Amino acid sequence: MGRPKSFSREEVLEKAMPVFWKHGFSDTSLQELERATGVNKSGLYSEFRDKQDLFVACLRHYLEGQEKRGLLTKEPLGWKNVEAFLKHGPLNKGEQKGCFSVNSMREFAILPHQAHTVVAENRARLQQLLARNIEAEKPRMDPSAIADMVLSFFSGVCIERNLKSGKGASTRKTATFMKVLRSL
Amino acid sequence: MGRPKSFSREEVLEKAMPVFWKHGFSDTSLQELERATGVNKSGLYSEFRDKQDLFVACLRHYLEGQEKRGLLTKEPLGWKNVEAFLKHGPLNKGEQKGCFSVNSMREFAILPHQAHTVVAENRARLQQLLARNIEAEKPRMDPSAIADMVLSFFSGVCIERNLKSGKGASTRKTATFMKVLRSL
DNA sequence: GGAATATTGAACTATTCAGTTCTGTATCGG
DNA sequence: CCGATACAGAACTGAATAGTTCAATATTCC
Repeated sequence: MGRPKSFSREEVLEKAMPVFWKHGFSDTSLQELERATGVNKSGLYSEFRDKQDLFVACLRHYLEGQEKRGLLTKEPLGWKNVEAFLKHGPLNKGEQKGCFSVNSMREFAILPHQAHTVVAENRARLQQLLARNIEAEKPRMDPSAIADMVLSFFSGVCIERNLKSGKGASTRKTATFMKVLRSL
Repeated sequence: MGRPKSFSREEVLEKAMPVFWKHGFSDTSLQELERATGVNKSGLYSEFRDKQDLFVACLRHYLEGQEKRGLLTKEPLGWKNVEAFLKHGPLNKGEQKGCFSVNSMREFAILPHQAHTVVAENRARLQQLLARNIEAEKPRMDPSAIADMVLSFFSGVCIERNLKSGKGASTRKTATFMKVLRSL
C-alpha cells in the first residue's frame, strides 16, 4: 500500500488560497506557497501541474466554499438574502479582504482561460440567484436588470476593500443601497 | 547648451500608462516599458528613480487627465453629470479598459504608499463632486450617502470591464442605475 | 571646431523565478 | 523484513528580473 499522504488536496487549497487572494497570481512565488501550505515544492508539483493549475484550483475551491454558505438560497427568498449577500459576501478575515473572485478579474490578461470561464460562470449563477430573490419581492422594475446592478455594486464594494477606509464605510454604503433597493 | 532632450516626461508617461493599466505593476517589465515608450532604460532611470516612481507618476498623470475632462463640473450640476461620469468615466479605448485608478487598488499590497495616497485623495475629490451634483437635484436622501453609493457602483463597473461581457452590458446597467438615482 | 548635454546600447551584478530531477528517508500494508 | 508509496531537501537549469555603469555617439549652441 505504501506510505499514506500527509496532506490532502483540500488542505493545500485552503492554505494556498489566502496567499493568491492577497497577492494575486503574478506576485505570489512558489516559495510563499511552500511556506503557506507547509508542502514541499515537489509535493505541490505532484498534485498540481503548475502554478496556474494551483491558482485555478484555489479559485474553484473558493467559489465552492461561497456556494455552500448559501447566502442567496435561504427561504424565504427576498431582500433579506440580497442584504446578507452584500453584507457578508465580501469577507474581511485578516489578510483576506473583499472577494477572491473579483480580485482575480484584474489579472485575466495573464491568467489561464479556465480562470475566466470559472469566474464568468459563477457570476451568471449569482445573477440568476439574485434575480430570483428580487423577483420574490415583486418590484416594479425588471428583476434581472436590478440583479445586474446589484452585482456591479457588489464588485465595487469588494474592490474597495483594498482601501484602508475601514469596514464601516462599506456597511454604510450597503445600508444606503439596500434602502434604495427596497423602494423599487 | 548641449543636445536637447528628444522626449518629454509627459510623452513617456502617456506611453507607459497604458502598459501599467493593462498589465498592472508586477506583470510589467522594464523591457515592455522601453518598447512602449521608445526610451532606453538608461533614459528612463535618468527621469524616474525606479519602476515604482514611474508607476506613481503614471497614476498621477492619468488622474490629472481625468480631472481635465471635467465630467462632473459641467454646469448646470445635476444627474446629467453623474450619468456622464458613469458612462464615459470607465474607458474602453483598445487595451485600456475600465479605470487605471480602480485597477491599481488591487495591487496596493505591493505598491508604494504614495499610490494609495494618490488614489484615496482622488476618490475623496470625486465623492465631493458627486455629492455636489446630487445635491443640486434636491433628492430626499442624503446626497453624500448617495455619492458613496455611486462611487462604489462606478468601481464595480470599472472592474467588470475586465470580463468579456462587452460594453453593452455595462451601459445597460448604468441606464438602470441612473433611472433609480433620478427617483431618489 | 569645441564645450555641453542627450541618447543609445551593451555589459554587468545580483537576485529571483518556475520548473525538473534525484537522493535519502520515512511510513505504511502485508 | 519487503515492496510500495510519499515526503523533504537540495541541487540544478534556464530564463527573466530590476537596477547600475560606462563608453560611444549624436546633437545642439557658441
